[in-house]
Amino acid sequence: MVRTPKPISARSTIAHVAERAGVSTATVSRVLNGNYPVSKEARAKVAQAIDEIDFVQNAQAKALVQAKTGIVGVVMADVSDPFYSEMIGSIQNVCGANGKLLVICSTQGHSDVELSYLQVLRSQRVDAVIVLGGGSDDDQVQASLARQAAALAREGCRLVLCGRPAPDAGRDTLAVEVDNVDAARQATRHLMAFGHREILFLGGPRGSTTSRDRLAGFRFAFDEAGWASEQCTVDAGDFSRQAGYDLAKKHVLGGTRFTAILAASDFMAIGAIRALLSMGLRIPDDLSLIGIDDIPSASDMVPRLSTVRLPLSEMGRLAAGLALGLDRTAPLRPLGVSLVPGLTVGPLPASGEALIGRIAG
Amino acid sequence: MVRTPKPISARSTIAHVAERAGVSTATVSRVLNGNYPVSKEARAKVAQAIDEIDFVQNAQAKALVQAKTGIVGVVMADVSDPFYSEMIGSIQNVCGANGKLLVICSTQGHSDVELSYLQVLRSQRVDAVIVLGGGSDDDQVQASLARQAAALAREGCRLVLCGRPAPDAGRDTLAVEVDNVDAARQATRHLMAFGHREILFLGGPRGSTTSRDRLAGFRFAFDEAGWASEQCTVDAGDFSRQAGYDLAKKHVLGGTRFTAILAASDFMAIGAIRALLSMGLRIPDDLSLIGIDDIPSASDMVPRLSTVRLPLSEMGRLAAGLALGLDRTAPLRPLGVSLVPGLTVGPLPASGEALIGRIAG
DNA sequence: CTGAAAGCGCTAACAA
DNA sequence: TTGTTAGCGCTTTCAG
Repeated sequence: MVRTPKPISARSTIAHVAERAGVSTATVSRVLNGNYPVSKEARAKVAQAIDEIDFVQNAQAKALVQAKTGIVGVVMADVSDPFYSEMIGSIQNVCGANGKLLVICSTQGHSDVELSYLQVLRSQRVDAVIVLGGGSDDDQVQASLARQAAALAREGCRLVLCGRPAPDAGRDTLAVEVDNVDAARQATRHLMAFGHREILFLGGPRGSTTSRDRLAGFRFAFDEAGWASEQCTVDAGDFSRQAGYDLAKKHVLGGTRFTAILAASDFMAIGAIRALLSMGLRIPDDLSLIGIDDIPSASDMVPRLSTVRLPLSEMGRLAAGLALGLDRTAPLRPLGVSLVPGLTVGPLPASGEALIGRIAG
Repeated sequence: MVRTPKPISARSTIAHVAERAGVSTATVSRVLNGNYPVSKEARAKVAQAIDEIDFVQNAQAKALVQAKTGIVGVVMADVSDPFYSEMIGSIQNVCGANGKLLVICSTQGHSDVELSYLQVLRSQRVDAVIVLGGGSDDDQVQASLARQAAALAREGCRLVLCGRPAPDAGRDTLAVEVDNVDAARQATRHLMAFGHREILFLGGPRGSTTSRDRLAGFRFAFDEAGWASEQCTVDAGDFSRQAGYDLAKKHVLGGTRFTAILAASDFMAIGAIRALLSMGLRIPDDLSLIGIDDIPSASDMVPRLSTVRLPLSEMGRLAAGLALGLDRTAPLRPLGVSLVPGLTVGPLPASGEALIGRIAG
């Protein structure tokens, strides 16, 4: 076989360094990894050679022989959504401090993309995979996910779910869960405490575990109060600002009967606020509103957005700890959430009436 | 040499697939890459074998022989800062659409960390590196950066700077620049148009190119107006909410004389707003305020934050296009910015006086 | 303490 | 169309 002879030029390889330093490649490798005894002189010669040709190791070759890459994969819907970027921020902190690199993959909420990214990360032989945020409720997707999880585990890659329930089957998967049910329950109770009973629920995408749990919490609060939640309107968005804006507008103009809104995400709440203000409504005088998540923007709002705080950074930190094997066991119970009162929830309007007709009429 | 014999068990390799399908590894490789003719039967047998053992290629081994990884590295200060996450969002979109993976590295604004990440990415043999945001002004850092850039180029890796001026020397580096000078100039002029002349400038970290350019734009606007900017107070933060909060508080309480604030980032503007409101000041009645960046939160603020829009998504998209080689040449001139008026800038207070003493007194 | 050499899993000539 | 085989750059026995 006549392959082109290796260019004597500026190739950056251990062999090149070895030649230059007058030692073997094994010695160079040992200097580089510092886990074997090497004489001072050899060390010095190698160091000099490395510096002269500005050598850096080929991580691929190293990973190939060591069967680990020092890379952690993160799969989530959208990096530019603070719900995720807050978690990613703390994950990056942990990973950076431990010399791990982070590969991020955005699915835009598509579970098929999520699945295919899992496969890509598998092929990259990442040391661990963290999946952020809610997942699909669909049985078939769950099954595919379980299959990927099993493959990952078989190949020695840790899988950590964060903000999504752990699958029933198997201990292949660690999970950092958060109490989405309680989050919505607390938000609802807060509205109820101010006398609200006709609440418009703006949910997340149908089929997502987070949406499901938050809606369940909403209904649960009604059950607890002994009231029927059926008379409340429930609609679905996609957790985005735009969805909040559109849905709020639609329901106000459509004459839906409600005195308060529970938005399943702060983003939707913020979008809704904008819609309501643009229609001349005052918050919380005319209408109360509460979100869930407590993203940083929530506290930038004036008046401060009432919401329920999810420990996003902590979730990320815990997930990263599990992924890196710093922590061995996942939290036994979902992480707790806490009400952040804010100023967007108030008593019923003086008239004591729902909004219906006020605008649309 | 007596190495442990390869475990016949569930190893996921091409050789394993080949054996199972009764073909050679070369054939499997050809099926996988689809760039060489393979008979229908062979293809089918291989496909089945792959499916049976749930095989995925080892990207490391592939990268080793092909000398490219399909990975793009991104270096920036902080993922959870929307200034960056907006850009990353659009970079991820381009990369995802082109089958590239994204490795993200957070420097927290430390240029030494930036340098070392560059080295790490070099060792990962990433296909391209994108550096987001302003860089250090320091000559020594610049020199090290140039050296890394040269090494990267030598190794066939594209380096793209985004939001930072291209280094004078060499065409090793592509850059997507944005007109930071004009951004601050426009913001300043907007304040001036409302009669403000005593402006508190809250800058970014000293030694960053972005800080430098924005301050230059501020001074330039004064020069244009034929006024002396020296009488204005200039302070430095780190672009964060907290810095904005702290600085605003400090200067109000310290009795600094000003009728308006120009914050070098929306984050600082938002932090400043919070501080001002907490001290009972009204915006823009008592004090005007403008930011720079137009991050999404700016339009969530009520009243809407006056700011200058940087085309963050477009910057990311362009940078990604260059990094992937979709575009060949960088924009000739810095990308333009545009004033977004908002409602946080108003005329001078009725008294026509600067704030001094109103609070502190 | 050091060097020689056997692979890690894959691709790409080359030969068949 | 297919198989054989030589590496890609590195680590790691094993034998000095």
